[in-house]
Amino acid sequence: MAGSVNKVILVGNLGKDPESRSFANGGKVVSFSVATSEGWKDKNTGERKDKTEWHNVSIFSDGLARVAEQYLKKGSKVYLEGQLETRKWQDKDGNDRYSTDVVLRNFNSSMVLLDGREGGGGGGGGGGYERTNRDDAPRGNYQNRGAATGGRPPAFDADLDDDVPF
Amino acid sequence: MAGSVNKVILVGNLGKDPESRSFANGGKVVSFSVATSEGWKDKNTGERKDKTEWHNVSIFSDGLARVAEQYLKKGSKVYLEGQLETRKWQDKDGNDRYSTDVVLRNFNSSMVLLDGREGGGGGGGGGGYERTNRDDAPRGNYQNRGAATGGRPPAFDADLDDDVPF
Amino acid sequence: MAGSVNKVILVGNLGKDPESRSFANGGKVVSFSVATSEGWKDKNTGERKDKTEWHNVSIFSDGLARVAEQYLKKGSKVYLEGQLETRKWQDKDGNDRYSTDVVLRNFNSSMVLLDGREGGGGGGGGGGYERTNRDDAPRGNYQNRGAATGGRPPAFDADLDDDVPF
Amino acid sequence: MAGSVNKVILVGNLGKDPESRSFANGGKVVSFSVATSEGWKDKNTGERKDKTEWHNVSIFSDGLARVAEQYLKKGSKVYLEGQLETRKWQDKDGNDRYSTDVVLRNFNSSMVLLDGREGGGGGGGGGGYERTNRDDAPRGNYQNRGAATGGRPPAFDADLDDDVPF
DNA sequence: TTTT
DNA sequence: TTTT
Repeated sequence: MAGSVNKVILVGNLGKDPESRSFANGGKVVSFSVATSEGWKDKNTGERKDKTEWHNVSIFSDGLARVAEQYLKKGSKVYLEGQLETRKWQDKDGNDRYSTDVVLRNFNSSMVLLDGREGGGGGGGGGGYERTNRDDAPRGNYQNRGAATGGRPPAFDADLDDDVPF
Repeated sequence: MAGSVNKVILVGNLGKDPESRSFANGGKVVSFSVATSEGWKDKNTGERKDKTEWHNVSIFSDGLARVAEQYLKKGSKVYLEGQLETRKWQDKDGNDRYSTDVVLRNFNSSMVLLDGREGGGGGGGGGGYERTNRDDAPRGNYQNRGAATGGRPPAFDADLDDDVPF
Repeated sequence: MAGSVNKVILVGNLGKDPESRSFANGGKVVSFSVATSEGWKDKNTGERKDKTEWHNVSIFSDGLARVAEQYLKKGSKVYLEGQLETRKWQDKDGNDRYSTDVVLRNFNSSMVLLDGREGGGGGGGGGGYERTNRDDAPRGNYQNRGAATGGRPPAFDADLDDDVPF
Repeated sequence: MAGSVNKVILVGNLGKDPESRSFANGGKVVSFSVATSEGWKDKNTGERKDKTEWHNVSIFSDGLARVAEQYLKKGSKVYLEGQLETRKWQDKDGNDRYSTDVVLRNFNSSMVLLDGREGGGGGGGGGGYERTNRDDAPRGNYQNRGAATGGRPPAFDADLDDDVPF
């Protein structure tokens, strides 16, 4: 279908160290689980509740896979951008089964490590991160040259409109 | 876990009309499947391939549920913003089974109809759309008043930097 | 225009402490700048480059404003979800000027603090975070009990939990 | 700054046909304005209001630029994913001025045409769309064959498909 | 299985 | 099961 979008954005923590599997053709997949959680107040009882969601993440991009192996471990906090993919498989009884993963491939996927330097723990240098294809990204210099001085935008004006909070 | 994000963004088409289920307590869920698809060229053979992904969508927000019932039908193209939720259940043999849905709840979910007026087909008025909580959104008038005239930003300057496409 | 989306997602660090301005009608805006940065390799010279982008953030949601005042400060790392808004104003010479902000309003905006406990530094308690309207978000218990019928997941069960729409 | 995200997602309509500018070094930029709009009810007066936001979009990716030139025109509805970039420049009086654009570069940018066939109007073929780097995206065949062992999904199978990394 |  |  021309004209579709399939995007997942997660910020969460790894439940375990990543696992890597290599394939005969030289490729690899790195996979791990990421927890996200949300809290809310029961609107009837006022009781505080929360619920944790676990996401299966699979990385097929070589670059991102390397970063994941090197920098991610149990407890790491990470920003992930990938897509939803549901695999169909058969269990031992021959029944159709489905498993849904958040998949990072070469295109339009990113991973950003969110652990502080100290949070990173182990030996490595701090803050590893990568974005696919970063290396060939042509970039512009948006900073024009010339004379200087001049106005900053005025602060929000409180008295112009009645239906706004200011 | 304080500090997590669980977000899914889809643009795709409904495979069938939405189905509604009401509950004893007055609530309701509207559910349907959405197809997204992507094409690519096999890097070895050059052959064109494509793959369609089906997403189970469940709407628990009353406002969005109403809009879905009224405006969405088989074939509709829609933008959806929700979150991933995986339900655990047991099959007839007592085995754990999992099903992952894209869920729209009251918070931080949106739905935007993308069918053209004519694409809408059926009886209803065209272009319904809704965003949760729209009604109480305080808005500012960002348009300040005063004198006029003056410069627009210059076009991108082609000669400033060598590693850019301009 | 029915049918549009205007969404910005940032993960970055505050350049300074947030500033608050209150308004006659009781509302307030909290504003600050957030830096994002990216690095790349010049495709011609192989030289490493990087560029920092500064974003003006303005929070009009009372709940998020309170959290920002309480937990964010210079250097804080934060996830932000808001929308683009461009204000037009006139400078001292009466020329039209434009300023573009990332704005968080009541709807479809979020803020998630990404500082580790230690990264939080100063006096405050750790990890405050908030998502608009969290308090009244009806939630479902996706964990069904007992046996089910078939190869497909059971429908949402209406009677398991009192605070949910099913 | 290792560890940042700068992402804009828009769904809106072009206000005019795209404009292209070529550069001495062979590159090009395609630019146009996109309108998004939202409506809300004034919480005090109950009056319906709406506000249109205009976004300056600049495409530096060759592939996406070609698609924009070929398929986008005044009125086209489009999904865009890019990043915020603010240029600084000087006006005729030498004052610093800033202009913020939604920029699509090679990495992590997408564009999806959302016009129906009929909505497309003019002469062109229907529904062109593109995603950067699509051509070299290795893809897996998630459809496993034959029986599996247990209650868990089988691991990715390395030998099913020749063009995939597993 | 994570995190607060 | 949709769409191109």
